Order: sequence, then structure tokens, then C-alpha cells
Amino acid sequence: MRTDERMDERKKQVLAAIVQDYILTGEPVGSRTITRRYNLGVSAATIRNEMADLEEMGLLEQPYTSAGRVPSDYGYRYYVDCLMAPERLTREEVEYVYQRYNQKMLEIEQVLEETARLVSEMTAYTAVAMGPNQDHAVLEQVQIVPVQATNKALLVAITSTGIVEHRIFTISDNITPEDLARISQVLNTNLQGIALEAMQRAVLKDIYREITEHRSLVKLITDLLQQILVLEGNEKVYLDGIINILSQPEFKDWDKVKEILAFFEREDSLRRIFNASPGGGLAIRIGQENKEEGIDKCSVVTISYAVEGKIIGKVGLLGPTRMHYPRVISVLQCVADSLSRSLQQFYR
Amino acid sequence: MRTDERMDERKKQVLAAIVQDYILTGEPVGSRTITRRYNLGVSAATIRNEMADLEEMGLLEQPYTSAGRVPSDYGYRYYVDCLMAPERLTREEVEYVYQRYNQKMLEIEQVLEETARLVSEMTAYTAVAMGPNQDHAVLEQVQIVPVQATNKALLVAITSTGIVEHRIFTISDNITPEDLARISQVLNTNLQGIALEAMQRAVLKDIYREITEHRSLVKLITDLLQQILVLEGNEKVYLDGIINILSQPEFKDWDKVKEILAFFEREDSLRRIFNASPGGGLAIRIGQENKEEGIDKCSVVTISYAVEGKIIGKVGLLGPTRMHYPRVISVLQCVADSLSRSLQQFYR
DNA sequence: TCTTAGCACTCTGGTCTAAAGAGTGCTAAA
DNA sequence: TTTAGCACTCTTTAGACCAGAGTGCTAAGA
Repeated sequence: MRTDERMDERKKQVLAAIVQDYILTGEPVGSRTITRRYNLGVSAATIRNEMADLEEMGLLEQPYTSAGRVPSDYGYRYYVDCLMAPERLTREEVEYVYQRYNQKMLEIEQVLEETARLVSEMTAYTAVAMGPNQDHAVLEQVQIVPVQATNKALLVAITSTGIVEHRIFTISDNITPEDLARISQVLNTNLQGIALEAMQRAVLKDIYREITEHRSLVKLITDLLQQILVLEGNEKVYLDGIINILSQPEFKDWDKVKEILAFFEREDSLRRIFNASPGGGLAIRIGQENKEEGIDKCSVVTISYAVEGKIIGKVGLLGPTRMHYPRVISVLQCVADSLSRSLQQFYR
Repeated sequence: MRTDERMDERKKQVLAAIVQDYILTGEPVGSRTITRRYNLGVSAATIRNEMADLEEMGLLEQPYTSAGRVPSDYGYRYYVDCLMAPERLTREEVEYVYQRYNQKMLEIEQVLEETARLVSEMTAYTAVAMGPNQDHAVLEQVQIVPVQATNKALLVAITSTGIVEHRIFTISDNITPEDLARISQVLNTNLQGIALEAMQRAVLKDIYREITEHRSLVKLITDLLQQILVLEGNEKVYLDGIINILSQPEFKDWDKVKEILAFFEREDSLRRIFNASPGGGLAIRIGQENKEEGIDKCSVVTISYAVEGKIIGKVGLLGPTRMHYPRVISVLQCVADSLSRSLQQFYR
């Protein structure tokens, strides 16, 4: 950032003070307030001059002439990148997170739901946990169970990410349980370890070579597999703490709240926002850095979780740009860590 | 209701006019407005006298001295019970509902999700669809699938209400796939057709008689069955259109909105409200008739859906007491009807 | 050259008042 | 029994006013 050249030590202190104070109070910060609350050793007039400079540089904004200053999106960005001191969670809080993950949780869905709840509870923002991305997952097992005394069967599939999906479908009368068992077996030997995306093409031929009859049924089943695993089972979204948005004074405006709630109802937008920063680890997007509609007054912080070194999904939260970044980051890091370890049990 | 004796024809007309006008506009209704908009053939002064009577009878309320009148909960109740003219959906609307249910929907969950979405869309209130009540459901099938190359197994169960639930669990090393197949088979012959509630007691003995080893595993499995079917799979709640609540002018108040959103987060409260009217068919609960906390300014309308003559679940909605009852009722009846027929396919 | 005290000026937010508007209740006449 | 008329009540809106917070600028001091 070119602004760096002009940022001397004192300007940094002033910016940090303003951001911190504004995050705390939500009120525009004046020069007097800074001299009173933060001991920078200079007078209010000096601070005023610095503030004018910072505004010039685009790091601060004034809601109206002769009000205090408020950080701009760039101001937050600079704070997050260069000024922010990490906040450590207390021993009790870390303990609490561990304890929450030590509950008996037997399904991934439950773990993710609990994760969203925990994050929203600890940060008072709206939390999102996204289920494993199945793009690079492989099929672990597939089983077809005839439903007795009906013309239905149940297809169950397990992926390497520990996701289980099922679907009931209708079979014609001439299919016997033995047929289904045979198909199950052939599918398993051929599909195990195959990436979900790749399933369709080449592999299907091998299967056809082994199964000469009921090919339309096999086609149906592979289609269903594709559907339930790739289209529906992929990156399920778990939301918690939507109400928290309402507690933020910046969203006292009716239309803003509606915009954000509408955003939450569009799951694909949520997925896009969460996958916007391709790398792993922590990602912070402030204000207009979020390209999706309706959340340009919000910040989104995400962190990836991984199993055996492989990134498989993301957790994060959404709140006002006036967000308590240091705390949010610590909470997310702690939670992502515990989540990763907790998920280990569902993988081999 | 004792008020009936004092309700002559004209009073009914006046009450109906006030309720309808208030539902439409949301503004207190004055005597002038009624003479202008509804042609009752009498003057405003006469209407005023009638309104005073109706207020005395507890059917109307005045927000403050010399404002117009607003229906009380009793007023709505009388309107709903005695005055309301049913509103017929247009041919196009009915067609639209059919078409929505004619989509390819392969799981009950999907159908119920779609139902909630449809109701909220057609009424602009917050819709709730509740999954089948499992209290009188019986187990249809259970299957245990070993997960290859791990010490895990997958338990899948289907109930007579068409609900499929699954759970992964850990097994000890000395359990062979054949053991699991045998247990599956014994469980099926013993548990098929057994009510979920009754599963625990007597039946377990029969099973033990047939399986002499791995009893702790059998115990684990029946416990899991109980858990996933009775505790978690029962009456799942599908919500849609929470934003709609915000559009209602009566909920412009911050705290009210929070109260209602908090109510929505307590799923057990939702279930209680929905099951509050034990009979089948349509149920309307107005204002304080709802005993749950936070929604005493709301009305809840529910209708049951059934398969093969048996009531298995409910659909409904929540909105302000100033609700467009005639339309809501028509929509719910049409939807419940289509839903029941659509679900038929998941049952035999 | 940088810092600071002083001061005039600006803008918001709350309180107060006045006037307009909507609607009522009561009375007396039809 | 119905209705016209009228005084009265209460809310809502707009405007006026003031206190408070904060700024920008200037000029003097370090």
C-alpha cells in the first residue's frame, strides 16, 4: 500500500486508537476522546491534525462536518493488516470450546451445527459452518437395500469426507434382492476410491461390462449418486445467530436488515462468499471487498478446517465492518482447530 | 358465545367491515371510513353507536381515546367463526400449487421444504411445515452396513412414515460382516411393524433369545434406533419466510421482532404450538390464545396432512393477528391437500 | 518546523410548542 | 331509532430552539 510511506508511528497509534474506540462504542471518535482515553502524550489539536491527514489518505471518514471520525473500509483493512494486536482467548474460553467438542457427537452434521452455534455464541455475530466440499472427495461405499414388501429400494452412499446420503427410489417388479446385492457389489468394486466428479464417464463402461442386464437401473443409480452427493450433499450450510445481526446498531435500518436476511436465504451467495478467498487459513473481507449484493456494509471472516492436512471446508461469520476483529480471529482459530480434530474421527 | 344474543345483523356487518378494513390497511378504522367504503345505508353517527356497543362487548378496542377502532382478539375470533366469507383461490393459483408438487421430488424432506416455501410465498407470512409425527409409526426396515476397511458400520432405518435415518457407529474388531448381517436379519424379523415407542421393552428379550453373542452391540444398535427415530427424526421443523415477519408494520418494534425470532429458534416451542390443537383439520389460534411466550401478538393457523386417512403431520403459518384469514385458510387447505397426495408415493 | 491553546463555526439530537387532522361522544332534533 | 352538529381529545408533523460535541484555522510558543 502506498500509504505506508506517509504512515509514521504516531499516525498508526491514532488510527489504531480510533478503530479500537469505534469498534467498542459505535460512536464517531473525536480528538478529545482520544487524548482522554488513550495516552498518546500530545494534545487534542495535534490529534486533529493527524486525523485530517488520515482522512486525506482515505483511512478515516466523517459522517458529517464536525462530527468525530469513523474508520473507512481501508482504515479497517490497514488496522487488520498492520496494527491489530492479536487477542488471546482466556484459559476458560479455550477450555469451554474443548468441552463443547467433547460432547458425544456422532454425525458430521451435528458437529457442524454445533460449530455454528458455538461461534455465534462466542462472538455475538452470525455464524456459518459449511459442510465438506465434495469436489475432491471419493466414494467410499455404496449400498442398495431393497425395502421389503414394496417396489422400492434405498440407496445409501458414504464418501471419504464422512458424509452419508440416502435416497429412496422405485424399482420395477422383475428386480430381485439378489440383483440389487449384485449391483451393490459391482458398484463398490468399481467406484470405491473414484472421485465423485469422475464417476460418470469412463467407469460406467467397466460396470456395464460386468453387468449385462438391468442397465437402465444401473444408469438410474449412478445418476442418483451424482445427484445426492455432488448436487445436494456438497457444502451444506449451517447458520446460527441470525438474530445477532439485529443487535448491531448499524443495522437499525429496516431495509438493511431485510437485505441481509435475503442474502442469508440465498445459499449459493453464501457459498460464493465463503469460497471467494481460494487459499486456506484465515480470510477477512471488509465492506465493499465483498462483491455479493446486500452485504457491502458487512465484514466476512472465514477460516478453513482440515483433516489430515487437507482443507475440506470452511467456518466463519458475518457482522458489521465495525467488527471486533482480534477476538473474532482468535475464536475462529480456536474453533477451526478443535473442529478439525473433532472431525478426524469420521475419517480413517 | 353469549355475545350472540346482542349481535344483530347490522352489528355483524359493522364488525365485518372493521375487521376487513383493518386487515387491509393496518390503520384504526373510523366511522366515516366505514360509511365511505362500505355501503351500509346508515350514517357515520349510527356506525359510531354500533362501534361503542361492539367495544362494550369486547370485540373492538381503541388504541387511544378518539382514534378509530381496532378488532380485539375476540373480535377476530368472532369474525373467523361467524362472519368470514371463504375466499376461493383462482384457477391459476390452484394450478400453480399442483405444478409445484408435480416436480420430481424424491424425498419427504424435500417435499416438506418445498411446502414451507410455497406457503410462505403465497401468503407472505412465515410458514412452517412439520415432518411426520413418529409416535404411532412402526419400523419398516433396518439394515446395518459395515463400512469397508474401517471399524465402523452404518445403521439405516426406514419407518412406515417414509422417514429414513442413518447413523455411523464404531464396532469392535471381532465383529464380522456376517455378524452384522445376522443382526440385521434378526432385528428385521423382530422389529418390523413394531411401534417405535414400544421397541425397547418386550421385544428386546425375543431378540436376545435369538442372538446369544454380541449382546452389547445389539443393545447399542437398538439404543441408536431409538435415538435417531424417536428423538431426532420426529417432527422435523421446516421454516420459510422469516423475513416476511419484518414486512408487517405491527412488528416494526425491535424487541418484538427479537422475541419472535427467539421463538423460532426454540423448535420445541414451535412443536408445542403446532400440536396445541389436538384434532385434525384446520386450527386457528388468535393472539393470547397462543400460550407460548413471545407470540401473543400473533396468530397461528395450522392444518393437518394425512396419508391413507391417517393424520401424520401439520403445516401452518404464523403472522400478526391482523391476518388475511380467508386467504390463508384457502391456501393451507389447497396445499395440505396437494401435500397429502404427494406424500402418498412414499407410503405403501 | 512542529506543537498547542484559543476561538468561531457547524452539525446533530433532544425538547418544546403549535397547528392540523382524524375521530369520538353527546345532545337535540327529525 | 336515526342523524346532524359540535365541542373535545389525542396523535402526528413541522418548526424553533438550545445544548453538546467536535472541527478547522490562526497565531503564538518550543
